[in-house]
Amino acid sequence: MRASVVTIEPNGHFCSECAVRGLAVCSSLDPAELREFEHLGRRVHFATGETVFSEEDITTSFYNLLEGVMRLYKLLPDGRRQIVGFALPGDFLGMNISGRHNFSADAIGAVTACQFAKAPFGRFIEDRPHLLRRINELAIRELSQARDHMVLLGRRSADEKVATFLLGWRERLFSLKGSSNTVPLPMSRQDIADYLGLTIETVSRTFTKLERHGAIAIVHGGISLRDPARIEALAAA
Amino acid sequence: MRASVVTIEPNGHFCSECAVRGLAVCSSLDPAELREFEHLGRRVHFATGETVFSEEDITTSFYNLLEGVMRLYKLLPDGRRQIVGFALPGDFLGMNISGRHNFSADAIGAVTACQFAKAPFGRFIEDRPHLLRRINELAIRELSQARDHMVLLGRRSADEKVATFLLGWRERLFSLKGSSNTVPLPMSRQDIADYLGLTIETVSRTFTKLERHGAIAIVHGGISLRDPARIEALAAA
DNA sequence: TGTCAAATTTGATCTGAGTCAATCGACTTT
DNA sequence: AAAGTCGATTGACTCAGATCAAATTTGACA
Repeated sequence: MRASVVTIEPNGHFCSECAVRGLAVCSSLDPAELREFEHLGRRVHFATGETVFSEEDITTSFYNLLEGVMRLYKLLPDGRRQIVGFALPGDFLGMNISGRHNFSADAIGAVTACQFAKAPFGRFIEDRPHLLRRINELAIRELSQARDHMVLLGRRSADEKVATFLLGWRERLFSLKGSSNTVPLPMSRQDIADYLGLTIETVSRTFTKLERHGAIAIVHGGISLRDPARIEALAAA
Repeated sequence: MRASVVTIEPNGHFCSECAVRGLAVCSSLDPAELREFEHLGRRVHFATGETVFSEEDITTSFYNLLEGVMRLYKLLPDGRRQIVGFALPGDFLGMNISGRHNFSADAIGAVTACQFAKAPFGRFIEDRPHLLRRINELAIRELSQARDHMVLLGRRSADEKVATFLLGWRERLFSLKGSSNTVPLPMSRQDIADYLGLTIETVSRTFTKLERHGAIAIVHGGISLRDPARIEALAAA
């Protein structure tokens, strides 16, 4: 799956055929702009566990996630970690005002992204307010998600956290791959714990408890919702 | 303190003389634009405890906070509350993509704000990309603060939460009113608890403990930092 | 198929923060 | 100045989730 196809595009690909066209920042561009945009980004790959950028790194690039899942996190000096989000295809990463990334990002499984050098991308936006509007829209949506997550971290019990996570993750995958009662979980228990502000043991015990009560089944690589209404009741509480 | 001064401005005031000019969204406007902008907003007042807007309300206005402090919060169905932030002069409130507010806001003490009707404000932005860029900048800054707060809520102890809060609040007031080791706290203990994901009792006990250890003094209407280095050590941990 | 190493689950115990219940002040109101 | 109110503090006790410590399962690879 290395870059291999030779085309006239520096990207090696056409934006017009892109899987996340319609979801991502580029949904705001018309066909003519899109052809120009194609020359701005290049397709990059990251292997499982590879770090795309680290907190405090000077921002040199922005990324548009095309395939795979990434974990976005912050570390405390003593190593405690808080995952501030998981990125999925269509997500746009790297915006900040300090010139430095304010969180770290690494690949969970193989990842493909569209990489843009900061300066030319900035220039491209300059005279395209609709692209800026699109970026603003994505930022505002993320802000809303961040506030929801604060409520979860500050005010919900372990059971509620886990139930809310399962439904939220299913919902996000739904808009990409369609509905299913089986929720694939590509991230580890440690990742889930660090996202929910819990320990790995509590996450594991909560899954086990929900399974004993017949609400879910723990399947290979994910969770199957056996009694979605029950999980929804827990998440709503 | 009701609206009283009569001038030719619908606002009753001049943006060019505004206290938050330079801090707020309007910092991106040139003098000519500013005069036009003046006709867009009107000055509104809110009394202590008054609600400016509620979560799920349809967004009809945006607000630029001029004076006072507001609490921004979300409620769970059973009444648990998470304060997602405190707003200070210069903060811009009401942006969302759903057309509904995604949190509630009410006044802590008397508040003055500049209110903009959604539609005309949207039209004003339309052909002024620099204003859009400014709004985007504010959103991205807030997003960064939101992520920092997630770390606090998910991964820090009560002591660390309280210490981090005191320093962060002092820092925000610093950019408005200059430095001081006495940190005014206009919000109640309940507000602080709901901001930090703690109970009122834990906040109170933590203040008392810090005071016993000589790190702070609990003064009327706020906290005096007696040993800032100690508080900083706690917050850094 | 067997051997590690890592991830996950499970169990026993501990503890930080929550809960419940009085006080204690600081302001109002009378 | 007495009474009432509301927020803040303090104390006693509890408990949800953390910590510590094994098992157990899973996956990679020889």
